[in-house]
Amino acid sequence: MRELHMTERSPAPADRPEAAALERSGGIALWRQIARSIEGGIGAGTLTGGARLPTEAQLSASFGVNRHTVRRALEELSRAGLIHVEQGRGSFIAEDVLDYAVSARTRFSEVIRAHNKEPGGRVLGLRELPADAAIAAGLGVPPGTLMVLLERLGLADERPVSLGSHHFSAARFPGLLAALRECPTVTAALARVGVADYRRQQTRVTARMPQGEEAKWLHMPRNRPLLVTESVNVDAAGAVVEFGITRYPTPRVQIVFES
Amino acid sequence: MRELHMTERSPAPADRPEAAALERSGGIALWRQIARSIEGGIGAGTLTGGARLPTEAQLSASFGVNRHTVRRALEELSRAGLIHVEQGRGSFIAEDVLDYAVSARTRFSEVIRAHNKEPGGRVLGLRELPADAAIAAGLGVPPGTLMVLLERLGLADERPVSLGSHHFSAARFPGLLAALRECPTVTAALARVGVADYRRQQTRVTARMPQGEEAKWLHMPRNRPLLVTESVNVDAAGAVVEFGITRYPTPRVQIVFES
DNA sequence: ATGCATTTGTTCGTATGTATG
DNA sequence: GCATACATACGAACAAATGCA
Repeated sequence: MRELHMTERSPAPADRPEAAALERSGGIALWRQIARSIEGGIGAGTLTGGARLPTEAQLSASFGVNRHTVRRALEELSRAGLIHVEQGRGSFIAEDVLDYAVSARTRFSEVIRAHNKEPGGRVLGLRELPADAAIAAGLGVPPGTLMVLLERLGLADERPVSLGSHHFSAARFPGLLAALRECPTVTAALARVGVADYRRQQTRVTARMPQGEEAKWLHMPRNRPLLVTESVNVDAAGAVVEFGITRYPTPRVQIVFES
Repeated sequence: MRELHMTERSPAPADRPEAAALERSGGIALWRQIARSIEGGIGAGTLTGGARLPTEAQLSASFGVNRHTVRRALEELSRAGLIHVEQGRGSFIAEDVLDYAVSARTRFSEVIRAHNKEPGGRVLGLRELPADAAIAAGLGVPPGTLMVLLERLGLADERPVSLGSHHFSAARFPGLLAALRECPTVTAALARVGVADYRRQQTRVTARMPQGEEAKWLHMPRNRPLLVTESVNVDAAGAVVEFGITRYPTPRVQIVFES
């Protein structure tokens, strides 16, 4: 439906070299270029959460376009959840853009607290099922092995920021299903079945378009990609504890690795 | 996959004696049988990486089922990563994915050689220009500072796997432009201007849809997302040497972090 | 630049078999 | 036996992306 709006071609007036270089005949709609430019500023950290954008008048002047064109770009960003617009006040960078810092000792709640937000979670599914080929390969068990699968929506200040599928070996951790049902966090449930500590061994990152209800759960448009991580967590002895697939909405969430 | 090849060139007559035998009352769903049949062909090596499957219409004709039924089978294979489907083009056997392992000492050519492939590169652009806000923030210099920008396509066995924009401070490295023009790799050029060693300090990962000619350079469809990394490289003393934005085609390339 | 053919993507509607209670 | 829900399968039409003349 967003595509319906984009059938607009500008008649290319006098050139305006000092503005943030828009291509007036590059085949890309001006409002898309503007949206991308602002989005880039948010991604690069130049514009941080809660910061106020220049007024529409200022933006239209600096880009050398009509205010309507800027408004269309802002509408797109607003729909994507990157900014919110308040009549009579201005436009503001959304607060829920967050850098998800990944390290060996990453815990969801700690990452969220590091951003001064309140971590939360919502269990979408908890059941036992046999491992398919991909999961079996990730965990290093034979295909068909009975697994415990926890599907969980990660929240920061009540806003969805991640959608994780956590796979554990049912045989290796008897009682885990019950523990997960009662404990608020994965870390707590694992502690109940004897895993005092674990660490992230490897993280694989890829991206794909959302499928099924992923976009709905993550409160994002279907035309933006998900960041997908596959991670292997091991205990102190190096034995595999969990294989997790987590999906993050872009560009609201970015993943940051320190080396 | 004898069946697929035969039906590929046959113009689908009224009766279809050559079609793969599907059991219509054997308790196994038709789409599962079709998926298994194609999967078998991939496993047997009859269909190799990058090869194009028959169109959905051809497949549905040769299997004697509705196009929806074939689509369901293809969807299953696509989800399993065995094939990828491109609107307007067709369905293709998936090529083996390249794990791009990122660490503090990541060098493009070393990553590619670790996969027993021949690294290569093609310079798409090399010029000086003032830093915009995003680049300035990444490098920690004032906006407008003169930068050297190198745009480079990374190749593995002549296949494009990355598209990098490398930003260096022109003032800090006099002669870098000439060095980059002559040296095949970034590492070699930096050595020529006195940077004996450098390491990756931080990597930020996000994803977005390709724009402009990115999809063309990376030889990927426009409806699949790019993985985008922003990395900061520093020298032994911790001073920033390079700010790089690199785009990778999904799902051909995945990024792997070891911790 | 434009239109056309090809191919996949999406959404209707319809019908049937199977498992459940 | 009957109602219900669900997965499966078929048919038609149109939308959107691609490639080519």
